[in-house]
Amino acid sequence: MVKITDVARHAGVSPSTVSYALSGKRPISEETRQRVEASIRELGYRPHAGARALASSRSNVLALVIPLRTGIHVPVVMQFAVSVVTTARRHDHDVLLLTQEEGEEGLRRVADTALVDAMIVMDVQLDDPRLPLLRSLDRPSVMIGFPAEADGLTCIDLDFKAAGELCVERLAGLGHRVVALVGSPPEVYVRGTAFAQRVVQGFTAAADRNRLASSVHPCEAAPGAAAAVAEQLLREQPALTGVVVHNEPLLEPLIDAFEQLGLRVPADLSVTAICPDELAESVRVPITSVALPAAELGSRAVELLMKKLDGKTVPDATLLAPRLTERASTAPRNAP
Amino acid sequence: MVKITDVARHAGVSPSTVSYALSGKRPISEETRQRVEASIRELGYRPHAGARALASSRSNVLALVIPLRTGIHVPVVMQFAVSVVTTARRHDHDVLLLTQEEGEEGLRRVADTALVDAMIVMDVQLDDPRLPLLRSLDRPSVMIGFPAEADGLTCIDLDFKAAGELCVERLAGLGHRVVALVGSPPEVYVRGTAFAQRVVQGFTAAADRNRLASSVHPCEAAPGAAAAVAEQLLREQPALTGVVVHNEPLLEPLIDAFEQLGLRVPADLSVTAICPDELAESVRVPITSVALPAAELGSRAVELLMKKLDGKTVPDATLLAPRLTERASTAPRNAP
DNA sequence: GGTGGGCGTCGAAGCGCTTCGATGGAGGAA
DNA sequence: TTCCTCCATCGAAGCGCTTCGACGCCCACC
Repeated sequence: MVKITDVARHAGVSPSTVSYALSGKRPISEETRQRVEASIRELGYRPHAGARALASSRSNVLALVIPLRTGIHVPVVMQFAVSVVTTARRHDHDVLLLTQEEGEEGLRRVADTALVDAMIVMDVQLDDPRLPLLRSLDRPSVMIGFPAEADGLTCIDLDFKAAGELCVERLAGLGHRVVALVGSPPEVYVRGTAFAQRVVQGFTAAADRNRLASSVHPCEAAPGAAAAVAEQLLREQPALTGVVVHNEPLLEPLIDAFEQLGLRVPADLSVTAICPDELAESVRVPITSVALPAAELGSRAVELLMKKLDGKTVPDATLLAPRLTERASTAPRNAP
Repeated sequence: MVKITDVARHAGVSPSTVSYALSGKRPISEETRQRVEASIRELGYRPHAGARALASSRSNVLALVIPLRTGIHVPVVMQFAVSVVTTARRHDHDVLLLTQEEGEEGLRRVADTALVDAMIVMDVQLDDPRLPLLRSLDRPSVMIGFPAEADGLTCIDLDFKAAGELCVERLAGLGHRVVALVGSPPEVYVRGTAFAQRVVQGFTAAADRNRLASSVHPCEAAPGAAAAVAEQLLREQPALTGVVVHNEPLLEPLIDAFEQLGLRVPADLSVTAICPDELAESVRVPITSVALPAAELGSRAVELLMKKLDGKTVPDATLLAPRLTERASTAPRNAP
């Protein structure tokens, strides 16, 4: 193994000079740096990660905790993870993969052993048990999602309230006057992933603002429930022409159910959804939708961590603006 | 930060004794170990990963390179990754995530900086450019998949030949006499992921052994191709009653196409496939299939690496036996 | 011409751990 | 009793790097 002393000897300087040439933490003359760099290339020198971590108390590794719970869309998690790795590399960091399964103990372990400098935690719940831990650790972290009480923590997520609003605004813009939200299963609102509630808030706010008649329906995620929901919606709001769906598994069956009831999408009924793009595109009638911007979320999370590691302060909360992709499921009211 | 000298002082022993009590590399009296362990708990001691890595030249971290190419089924990759992490943790190791994108440079970097002790490489191609690199690095690795020339490397994968055979044997056992294989796109066979060819070999061998009439059809993965393929199959083999599909995107459309042509599955035509379980289950007629055992592959790969790190020798090639899951798409020939 | 101040470089200490050789004491064999 | 062995423990060296204080040199300024 070639070490820093070898490089130093080869370049005719001291080891500390090599170190400074590499890190730039002290001025080194242009000429010397050239010589050092040449020696490094020639000898194929690579600093030993462990030695570096020990001496500098920086490992240049981030931890990423990925969720395993069912109901989480796997491709989105993957997209996020890849984006985190890619962005971390741009900042000369690597990524250690932890599973939710290992839980708090895993986080504590990698933090306390100084294996990682900072961590990213996905799938945060309102009353997430990891909150006190993250607060107590001496390393910075970023959470994907918002807990109920985020004091002293840094969070980032899609702005689900704005997403709900955006869906409604789009429908309103197309002339629809009576709209409904088909939401997530009731237990989701209870159990506490905040985003579901935020969608409802946004939906309601935008509907009121536009003076639309509106209703909200939490729904089981079982495809079998679709027919009943569709029927109920039409019974309660016979003039319904716009629907927002925030319930992935129900999306496709719901479209089918509406058509069974004689409503054509989008001619008679416009549908928007908050769901991954792939799902929106794979439905028979491609759905106008707002997607979770997983890649952007990942890279923004890393950027936040890097700033924190640099000792800069960052906003406690970051909300990403939703973007709506127009597809075939929306049309002006009373279109042919 | 509490360090080993703190523990030593607290327990009234020397630092080396603490180290030995922890690693078990030298005998320590029961009484002393108890005392050391108590001190560790009381002080909340955690050995510094960097220091440990530096002194022992073992980082206890594995690298996992995940593929990004399209056409790779994301949930399977995820399953694999989770299994690797879980198994690595059981062996007191962590997992560093690398993307294919970083390529050879990434592997070389983490190996040369001693950031990882060993690595797992997924999605290996016949002429994978990483082969010479893996051979030249001083750290052990395991590859998922078989390249053309695997000398000196350790590989593991599903036994695709046996998988092809198993599908045919099942059909033969049900009395089918005329079978066809709908394979992957032609370029896959050319470009060189060995497994596609292995399936063909297994299919053909088993068909011959059972004296079945058989044919092989590489197919585009576009759903639109299904109708043409189905028609062609029936034209060329009018007595066809058994089909093996090794082409994920084509599976569902193909079933539809056969039914369009008046063949009921499984009454008139039995279908088996090599594909992820979720896909097999999501088709209208659930498909009897052989799945890629991602979780087992992951944990076996880690076990192999651990053995290599212990200096033990392991087999160059490990083939996992396929398992066929019976579903609704197969029936005895001439069943009602 | 003397002096103060950078700039560029060096030397040494030390990060926290593992490991090797040494050591002391207990126990068994002669 | 004496000597040898073996077990449990200790002390010190060193893993490869970063970092801090020190130092010499050159230039500018008076």
